[in-house]
Amino acid sequence: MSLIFSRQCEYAIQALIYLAKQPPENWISIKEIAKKLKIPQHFLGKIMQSLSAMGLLQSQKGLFGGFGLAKSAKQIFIYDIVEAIDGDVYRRECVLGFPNCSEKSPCPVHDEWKDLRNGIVEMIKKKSLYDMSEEILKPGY
Amino acid sequence: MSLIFSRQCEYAIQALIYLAKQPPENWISIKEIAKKLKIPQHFLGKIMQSLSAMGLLQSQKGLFGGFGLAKSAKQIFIYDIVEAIDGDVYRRECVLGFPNCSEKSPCPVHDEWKDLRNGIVEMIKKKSLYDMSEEILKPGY
DNA sequence: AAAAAGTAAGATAGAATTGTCTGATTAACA
DNA sequence: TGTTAATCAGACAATTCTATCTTACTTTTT
Repeated sequence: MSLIFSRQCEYAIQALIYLAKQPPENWISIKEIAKKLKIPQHFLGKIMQSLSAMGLLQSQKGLFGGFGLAKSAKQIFIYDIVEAIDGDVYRRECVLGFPNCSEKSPCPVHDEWKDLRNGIVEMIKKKSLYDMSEEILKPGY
Repeated sequence: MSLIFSRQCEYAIQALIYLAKQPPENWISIKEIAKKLKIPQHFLGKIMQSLSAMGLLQSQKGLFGGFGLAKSAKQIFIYDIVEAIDGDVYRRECVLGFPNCSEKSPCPVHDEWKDLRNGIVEMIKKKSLYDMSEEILKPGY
């Protein structure tokens, strides 16, 4: 069971943080990212394609090609990545899975969960790639 | 992707809430619960077996048999159910999936996530089946 | 003793997620 | 122009999660 983000989503976030730490003019290959972050290479390839399609990445084919951020790292937030990969997760249904849970007939943890979820959403909407790349001081990521 | 709890876990919580609302001396059959809550019957059967094995439920075979809570509804908390079904989810690894994330080399959202996770854990450790069965006023669950 | 209604348990199927492999295409460079 | 190294794209395999089916066993009632 994924904790909050899917495996794909975790990989996407990790890869974009990696890109955010590189000089922006460089094309970075999937191979390099996969090796450094220990992510299955071809799986990452698919994820990067999705991120390109969603407008978060640019790509360059051919020799010395690779990927780069399509926007400034300050303009890309965790939320954008999650949305691109996992879709619209946080507007979704009841935590307890009750099919008819709503404001009018709330489930037993409706309000508590709303607060917690809002906290999560707020965090991932505020945290940018730039913030995160700055916070990683130690190499190895 | 599961939002927070696995499908199994959602079903387990729902079923236990249902039991908590019944007179405690009654045996309730899987069939009844599955029908009322619209849960796949045999899948629920397996889940109930797990919950029995973990000591949250009692069962009675044979005609007019069924399941009942093994403890008072006030003594069973969401956390217990999640632990029984999904295992030790909340002591688990990094939200971003970084394999070497720790207090010493935290990931970029380590502290923020710790607070959010603690909020979730606190909530599910505090919320009992009794609380939840009380809060469901409307029938249909 | 037999029938009925239930749990217990295992085998199996389906679906989603994750991961692997291969070939086509593209671009830079010698 | 050919080689090399990269993305792109599709097929496929493995794993995990979810769901179904079937059989065995247990208990109560008749």
